[in-house]
Amino acid sequence: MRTELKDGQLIVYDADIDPAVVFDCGQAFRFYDRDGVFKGVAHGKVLCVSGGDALRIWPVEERDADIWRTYFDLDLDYNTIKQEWTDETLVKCVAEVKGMRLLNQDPFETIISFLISANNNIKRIRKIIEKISAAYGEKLEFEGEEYYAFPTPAALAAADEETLMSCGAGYRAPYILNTAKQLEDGSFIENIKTLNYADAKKELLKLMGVGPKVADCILLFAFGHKNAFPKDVWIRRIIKQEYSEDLKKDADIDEFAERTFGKYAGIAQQYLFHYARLKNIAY
DNA sequence: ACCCAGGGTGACG
DNA sequence: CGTCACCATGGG
Repeated sequence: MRTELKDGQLIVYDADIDPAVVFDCGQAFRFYDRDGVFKGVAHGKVLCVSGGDALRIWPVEERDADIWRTYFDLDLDYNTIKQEWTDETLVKCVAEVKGMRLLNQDPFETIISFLISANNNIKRIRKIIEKISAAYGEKLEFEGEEYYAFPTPAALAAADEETLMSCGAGYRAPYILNTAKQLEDGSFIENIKTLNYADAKKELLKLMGVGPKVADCILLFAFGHKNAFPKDVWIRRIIKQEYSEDLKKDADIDEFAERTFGKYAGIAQQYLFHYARLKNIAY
């Protein structure tokens, strides 16, 4: 993918990446549409992203360019992956959902964010994460406006349950605290990076508030396991409607997903998920 | 007033 | 191994 860094702006030509899709598909929660430019905080920095013919990302310093290339998964050839998919339903979703791309996000932020996502909806997840960031994250200023970085593990580990409750975390507040404390020294996350999919999932399941679905989201969005296939209510609906009534058990769906979508089933999952939400598929 | 949302936990068979 | 009540919260 041809990229250029010019005047503090990282330009990705022929990117086929639509920020409106990328930031509204429930993988990242901290970017908002400001008159067509998506602004938010990632890796502790305020970032602006615009689509169109080319993807434009700013402000980008030269020494951070690789961080953002990785963040937007630019080293993976989505065109080839899409061309290899033959499943009729998936091809339909790909045609309708243009510009999808999976971000490679910070592990700690992703773990806490998807801990909050349990039995919750995307709009409210965003609100809760925003409040927690404002309460415990570093304040950043950009073009006269205030932004807040996602809290560091140490900052969240030192949080108190009442404040997290007042942020709207609800019954997840103790999970957030407990998990933040376990991740504080960084060794847990560093170890996960060395493990294969199955072992990494097994480890993540030890965290309080992390079950099979949340673990798969974390593995897919923060650890690059593109085969991870999170099974939420929307995915179960579209699978039931488009494929089979009998695919209910996680293991059965996983086997079906690998057989039907291949080793990038997680990317396929994101197309299916976004399509299902777009069409508001019901049971 | 009920139902739902990128579900998980703990108890009980 | 599977089932199930329960869990905070806000929007439809």
